[in-house]
Amino acid sequence: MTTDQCKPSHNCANCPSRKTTEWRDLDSRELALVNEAKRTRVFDPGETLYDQGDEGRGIYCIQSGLIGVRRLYEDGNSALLKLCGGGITVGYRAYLTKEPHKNSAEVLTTSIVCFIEHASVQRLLAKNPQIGERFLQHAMKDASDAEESYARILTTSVKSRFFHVLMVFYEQFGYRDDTGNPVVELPIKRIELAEMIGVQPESISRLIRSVQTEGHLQIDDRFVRILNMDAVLREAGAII
Amino acid sequence: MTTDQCKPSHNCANCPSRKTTEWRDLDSRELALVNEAKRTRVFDPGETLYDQGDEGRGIYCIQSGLIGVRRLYEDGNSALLKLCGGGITVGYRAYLTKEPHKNSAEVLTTSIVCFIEHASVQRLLAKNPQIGERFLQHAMKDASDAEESYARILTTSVKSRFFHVLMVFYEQFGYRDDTGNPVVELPIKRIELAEMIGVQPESISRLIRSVQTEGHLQIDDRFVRILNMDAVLREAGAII
DNA sequence: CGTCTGGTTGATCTAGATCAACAGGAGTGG
DNA sequence: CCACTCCTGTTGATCTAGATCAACCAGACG
Repeated sequence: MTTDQCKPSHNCANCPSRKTTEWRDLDSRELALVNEAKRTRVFDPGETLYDQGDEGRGIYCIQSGLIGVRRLYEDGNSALLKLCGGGITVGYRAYLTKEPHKNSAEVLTTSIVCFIEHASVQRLLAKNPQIGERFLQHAMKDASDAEESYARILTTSVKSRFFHVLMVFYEQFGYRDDTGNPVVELPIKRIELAEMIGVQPESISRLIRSVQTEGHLQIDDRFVRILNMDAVLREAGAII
Repeated sequence: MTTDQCKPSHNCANCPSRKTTEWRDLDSRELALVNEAKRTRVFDPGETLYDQGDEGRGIYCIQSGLIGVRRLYEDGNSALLKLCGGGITVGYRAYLTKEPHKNSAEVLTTSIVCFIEHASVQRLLAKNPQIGERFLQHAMKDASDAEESYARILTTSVKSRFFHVLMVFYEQFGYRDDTGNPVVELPIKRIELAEMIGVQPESISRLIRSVQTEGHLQIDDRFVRILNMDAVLREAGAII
């Protein structure tokens, strides 16, 4: 994490994450409106941006950090549906459908998040129809991602799902070490990994031990060194 | 199935399913455009409206029947992601994202489907911004449904998932028999049920046998009589 | 220093997969 | 008409992936 990710940018115009948000193609005058409307806050791990059942009071624009989107069940069970990092907006759906939040958004690592409340989003939507189009694209991506996860868990093994989330993390956080080997630092702890894959933490431990003996990768705490990318990709299981 | 669902309505204005589609709030002049642009066809079981990997050439508006949305994997595995009936449009996402279809849409029971190609949708979208809003709402509902399914499979047992799809079917196709008992006719065969729940067909057989001994419901071929709705709802597992 | 959380390991149990057999239609062709 | 195959569904026997329960260790933190 670089230092500029740790102190909040107080101006959207300079925000390093803006280019992937719904505001990416606003002109400077419109952007000034967002900038004025937003409230920026630093959130600590364990805090929630909103809770399941809350009303959608506006949208949350992640500047940096990591947010986990979680669904809770009556029986105390919970599923970690996805992770969202800088440049992603969350909570827009409850706001746009006028229904209560169906998920909670929990801060996993210290995060800087801007909140833009109801009325301001409304004004921006009315002013610039392109924003509506952006939300449409975002919703369709969410639908597509959720279907993908769903299809995977319906058809594939725990091991294959593990390799798949590994590849997703690699795309986002991966780099090459000094010997040219692909490396990822896992952004979440084992328990959360288990919740994403839909198994118990013990199974993650055993899985990690067993895949290491196969030699395709090497895991030390949160650092994963991928020794045989082809094998990992093959095991992650591609879609036709 | 009533007889009027079996012969295609050739005019959108009279289509019994229109009120839930994206065209629900068009005026008669705009509706005439849809009506002119659409091509209606009867599809037999086994046919597909589009296949995974195909380009999105337009959108499919189901007048009646049942369509299964399916995801295929390289290894021959497949998942039945959801079922869509009359009044639902499918295939709109590939068209709006300009990406190839990520799923296939397979006809499960003889269906009447209207196809509206690319250019016409484009013209309608440009003319009436409300249609864009409808697609946004549709996409958000898809995302929400897929997340719900995903969360369920991550956290709950096969039995609970079975009861849940039963309840979904009941909402859509359920009625009361002459003694006032709630009844559903399962719209799909066992194999497809298995694909929806993510198990092997044998497990569905055994599951059905075992839940009957508990006495909460009674299953004869495709007819399910729910004897204890509270128990079934409880087992289906509610969200907080 | 004790306490708490996160992670690992072992022993055991079980839900569901897998493999195999078979029964009832539905269709097809003689 | 029967003989044939194909397909769906059911059941039995067995196997296994992952859950569960329990113990333990290491580091963080009051």
